[in-house]
Amino acid sequence: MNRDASNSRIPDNEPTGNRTLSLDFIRTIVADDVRTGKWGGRVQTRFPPEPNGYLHIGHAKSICLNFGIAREFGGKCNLRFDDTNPTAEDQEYVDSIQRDVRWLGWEWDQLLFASDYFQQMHDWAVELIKKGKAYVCDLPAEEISRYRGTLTTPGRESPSRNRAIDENLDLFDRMRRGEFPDGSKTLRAKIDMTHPNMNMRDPVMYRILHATHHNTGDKWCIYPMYDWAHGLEDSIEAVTHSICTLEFEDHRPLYDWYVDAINEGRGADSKWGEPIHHPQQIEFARLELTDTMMSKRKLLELVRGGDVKGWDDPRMPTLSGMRRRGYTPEAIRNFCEMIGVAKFNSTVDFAKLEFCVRDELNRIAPRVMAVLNPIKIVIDNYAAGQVEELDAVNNPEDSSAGTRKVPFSREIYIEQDDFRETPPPKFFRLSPGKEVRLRYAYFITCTRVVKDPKTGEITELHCTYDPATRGGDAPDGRKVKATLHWVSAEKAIACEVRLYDQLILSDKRRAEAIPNREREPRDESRVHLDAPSAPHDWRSNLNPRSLEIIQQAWVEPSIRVAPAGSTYQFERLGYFCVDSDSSVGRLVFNRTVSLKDTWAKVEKKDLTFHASH
RNA sequence: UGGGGUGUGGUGCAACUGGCAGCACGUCUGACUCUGGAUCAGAAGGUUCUAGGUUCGAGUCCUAGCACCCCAGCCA
Repeated sequence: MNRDASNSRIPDNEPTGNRTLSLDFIRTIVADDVRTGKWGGRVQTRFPPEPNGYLHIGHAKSICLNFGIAREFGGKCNLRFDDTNPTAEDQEYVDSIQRDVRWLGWEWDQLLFASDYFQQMHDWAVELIKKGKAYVCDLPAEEISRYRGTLTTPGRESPSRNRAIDENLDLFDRMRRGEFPDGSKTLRAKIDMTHPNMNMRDPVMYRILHATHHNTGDKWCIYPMYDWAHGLEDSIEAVTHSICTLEFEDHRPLYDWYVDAINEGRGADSKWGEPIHHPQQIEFARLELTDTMMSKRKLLELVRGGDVKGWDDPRMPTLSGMRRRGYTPEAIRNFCEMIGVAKFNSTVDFAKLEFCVRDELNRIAPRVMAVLNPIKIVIDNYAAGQVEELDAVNNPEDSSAGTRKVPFSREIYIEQDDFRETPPPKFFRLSPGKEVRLRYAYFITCTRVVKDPKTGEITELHCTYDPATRGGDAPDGRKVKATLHWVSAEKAIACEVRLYDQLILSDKRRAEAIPNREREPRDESRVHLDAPSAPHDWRSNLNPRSLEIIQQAWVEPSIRVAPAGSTYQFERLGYFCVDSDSSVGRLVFNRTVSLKDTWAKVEKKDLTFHASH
């Protein structure tokens, strides 16, 4: 376990090192506390996931916040599993969460489990009972709910509320020992059934759950509720800043109440002992992304329902999905820094995440040529059987990446999109009679189009090449408007390529996809994909075309043995990484993100222009 | 109708204790280019939720509204 002061393997100057000019509101609080010596200058944070699902990009924001703050202020950050509900949790998630936090680039100070504190929490609960601040309630769930009242009407006190302390002690002990069935009794805090804050209306502290826990096994059959447990966990760990999301804002009074209740009567000569540490809870707005659904419950539904292949399906917004998709930890960390931290409930444009991914991959990804939708070209004046090995630059952004050889031959493939028999305006790729450059190879001119006599479909193109342009430059100085990527038809290797689109489509995107569809009158710029809805409602927004598989694409032979996870730029197409489904003779690529495509934009604009005129 | 929050270009965030509203993404131009990528240069885009008030001066302070989000699990 890493006990260093350092909380990550991330170099100090990146990505948060230059955040000096304006701190977000949380870092401002932390900085003030450090400056005034509130906790003796100590900073202790924690990332507290419940192991009931895989981590997603929203968690990344919280992870980078908590670990980042610890690192920036010379503090420490723990990974603590908030594992208080055995019915939802699983060891698989405990493992995946650790993997994903590390992958993101962080290292925790301590690895902790809330379940390790169950005995301490139990003892404190007994203390509250003895102080008359907690009682065993006989009401069943529906009755508790009814007694709670509503948002606008006060609740009523439980008939069990004024039980004698000794009876409460006895009952709670028998709850613990397993004398009562699930749901038959609860331990509740005695606060105020008329409190305007619903959380303060005698909240449940413990429920009976005869369930096996992934960490404690069958040792316990009572489990603490979040509100009771969370502040105590923070207190035990001496957390200084307990950072959580906005929905816990009105739980804060309860968070404070519990710690204060334990501390009541504590002091130097008290039989209860010294006061316990009281951390400060601070809330920030969780991440929302356009066209992305980040509800753990719904993601679980997708996994269980077979809509995706698993938690690490490259379409999933999970960290494991993004990793498989080819997103890098640096890109995600950068993104998290870029979006900032505030209390406003906002939705970040997915394009921003893609920007960060491209930004990073552009720097590090080796370039390679691949043809996804091939059309064959026969170069009539190039000798059959001849093969030339041409020099290609591996990464124009990084001269140290060197060069490689790419084989050229009489028959090659180019992209279907790179040829138009009747080119539209501004199309300056290949068309009959036009000359273009084959990257790193030769200038070619299209001389003939061969079509299937029955279907009229283009089957191949015939071209001539100019031997003087070898390498890609004309000695006479003539220019071409376009440079096309290509692969040798005989030397290229076949591979599978998987193209992804958003799993869930907002109404806005749906409307774009179906132009004639009547637009919704409401503002569609912020569609809450995570909003509560009828069980099947959100599923109707599933994108049927979220995955497109190209069974036979072609890549240059230089990456025949590329290992799973390695990332390349397919020139002019995008960034692709080798999927774990790959086998020795069969490469499978995931498209991580496409390159920015100005032509596609122009073409689309022209199309919509003509369609509407 | 209770309580807790939040409102700044299309989007996400800034703006020290009042002093010319900035940055990034996106969009659009242009330059350059053996990736229609990258890079570079530039532009458009704001009634700082609204209305009053204080002030020489208000995104910032005061008052009153409006809108949106969260809360009635023995989930977290």
